[in-house]
Amino acid sequence: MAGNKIRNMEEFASVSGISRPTVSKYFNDPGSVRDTTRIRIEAALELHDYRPNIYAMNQNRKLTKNVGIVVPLLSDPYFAEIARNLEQRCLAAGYRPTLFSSHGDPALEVEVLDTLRSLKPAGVLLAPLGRASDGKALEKFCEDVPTLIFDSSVDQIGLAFVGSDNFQFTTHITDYLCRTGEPPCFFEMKTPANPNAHRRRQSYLRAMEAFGHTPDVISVEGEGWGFEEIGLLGGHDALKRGRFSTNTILCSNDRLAIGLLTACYEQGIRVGRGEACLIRVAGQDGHPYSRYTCPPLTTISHNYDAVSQTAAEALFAAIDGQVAAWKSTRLEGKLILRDSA
Amino acid sequence: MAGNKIRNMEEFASVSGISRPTVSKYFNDPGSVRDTTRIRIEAALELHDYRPNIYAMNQNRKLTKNVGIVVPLLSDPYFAEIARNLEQRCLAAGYRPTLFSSHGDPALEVEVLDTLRSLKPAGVLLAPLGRASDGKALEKFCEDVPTLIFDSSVDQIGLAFVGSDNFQFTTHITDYLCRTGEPPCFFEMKTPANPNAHRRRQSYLRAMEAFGHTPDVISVEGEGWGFEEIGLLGGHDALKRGRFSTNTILCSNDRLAIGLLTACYEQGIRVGRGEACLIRVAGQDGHPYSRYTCPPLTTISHNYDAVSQTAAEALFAAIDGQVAAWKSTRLEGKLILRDSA
DNA sequence: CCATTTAGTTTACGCGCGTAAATTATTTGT
DNA sequence: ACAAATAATTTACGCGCGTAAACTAAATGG
Repeated sequence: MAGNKIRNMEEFASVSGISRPTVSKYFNDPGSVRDTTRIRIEAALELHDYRPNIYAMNQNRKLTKNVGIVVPLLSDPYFAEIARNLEQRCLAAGYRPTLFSSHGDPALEVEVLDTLRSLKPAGVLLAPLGRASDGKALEKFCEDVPTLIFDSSVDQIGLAFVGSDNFQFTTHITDYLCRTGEPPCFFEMKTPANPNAHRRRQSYLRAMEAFGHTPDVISVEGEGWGFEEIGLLGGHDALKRGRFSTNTILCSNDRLAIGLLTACYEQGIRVGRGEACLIRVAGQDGHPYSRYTCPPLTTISHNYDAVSQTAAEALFAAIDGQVAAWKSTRLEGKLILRDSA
Repeated sequence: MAGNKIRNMEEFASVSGISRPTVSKYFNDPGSVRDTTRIRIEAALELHDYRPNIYAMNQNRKLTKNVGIVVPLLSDPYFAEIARNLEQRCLAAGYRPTLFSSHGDPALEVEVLDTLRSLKPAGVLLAPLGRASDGKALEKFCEDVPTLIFDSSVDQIGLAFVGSDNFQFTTHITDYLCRTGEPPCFFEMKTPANPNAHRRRQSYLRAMEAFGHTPDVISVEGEGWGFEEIGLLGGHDALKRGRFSTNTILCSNDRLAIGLLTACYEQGIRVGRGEACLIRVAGQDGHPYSRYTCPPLTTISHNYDAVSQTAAEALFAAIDGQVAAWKSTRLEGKLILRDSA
């Protein structure tokens, strides 16, 4: 820990009694040296707390240990949570994760990828903005850097795709809502940023048809990533106009539902399953805050752990040279029953 | 953009018709070269899209352009928002920001600082975990790296402190609550992670005394950073036991209030200013989600922009060599009146 | 125990850039 | 237009480490 200050690997090698090339090998992969020497190095490490200069390290290495994690919007707790999950898996696997957010801006997304490229990362875990993304830029990036796409799929880009099964999500929760009350209307943004939203609308339509009900899609105005605000304004508008044809509303995502619940509250409309309740509201995503809405939100939740694990492991396998054909993995969600529906 | 691939600065210098040392100067500070040469370099940059190898760059530079941004918990939208704000100010000032989260874990905070040290950043914007932080480690880090502390202050560490004026926060909103109805009880965690919470309790006590009312502090159990859950469980418990001595509850922070509102809802207690409402609830922080609670939460909001700007500018000034004595800047909050109180 | 495998050492070079010193070219002021 | 000031060029070295080659030491196995 304490001890004299070590300036470089040369000096550290000499105080540890091991040659520099061997020490270098150790830092690249502690398992690549004999146990006895590894112990000697680690003993010296205890005494002198030396850390290799990462800039000098990465300059010559063909592949760094860096892994980029890119999400569309870090201030969305859903992405924050999945980013945290991925980050810890990278650390556990011996990589150095770096977090980036596109902040909902396609130009920023391209800038992030440019920055990332200059970091020469071993791999990247990328959740694209979606519809607004610069497709060409994404594609080119994926050609240069081993990239795993998650959350929202864009063509057959990168090593593979891992996300949730939006068809299962919407079908499952639509089924639940139909079995327990009036069939749901579908509440969504008119021009959603995310391709998952389109899948959800489609599977709502299909599911309603399959169950023998008439679908009703309410598409509200609003651009960008301020979903709660869009749900609030669109909710107010739709409620005033009596746009909902049944007493049950399935929202395209939880953030929209959070805004809609606020609109309902502000109009004095009681939401929930009880006798006194006028309408039921359900969301989709299993947003970290969905437990704390009023009433708590019935939703269908991503399997955060499984998505992160599948994504991280697929990337690590690719980095380790295990070639595999492009593959799309879509994991099922779990219904979370609360008071709102 | 397109064109032959440039391998290094040498090659780029030759295609741009400028010597390498001058090109190097340009990349360190585009303003340090004559206008005519800057234009020639930038013209070549358009044609060949070359970017200097950041590893080679940072290896020899005494000071990198990196700036670390560390927050206690990135999945808290309050920190996510302020981190985003700081990040953009760093970019605008020509720095390369990197985001880190301690994820509420003191050991991780130390690890983050260790990682950061090896990045040789020009400066760091650090929001410590607070009470749980390893004070010695923080102090040592601040000695080695120019660090500006924000949000939550720990001794007189680093270059300076920038945060919100918790005394003004609580005094102001307590005053508002007293003037508009019954004086508030104070709802808080028993062992808050953050020193700001202590200041808020103290100023609640002082304010109540000054206004001639009897204070009532309800401290609920709960460890860690899951404030909504703590507010929910503690709220349920306190409501059942009739722990609140008045009909007005001031929460130590918005996340706690979000949980308390859910508890109220689940017990069928109507919250707000209206006739039919039994209690009033107010928060503190101006949390991004406070607009969407039911009812929307009356709170006193951080001046996000001013805090970020003051913090960033103080750091940049210090990096530029402008020495200044340690200083604590605490900015006032703005009351946001909504329906909850 | 010796032959074979495996791991460590020595030596040496290069990566891409920062940077300093001495020199030459260009701009500026009057 | 000419001297002074400023900027660019040339040359050269070093940063800290990756990595390859040739060699030597240590572990392994029958």
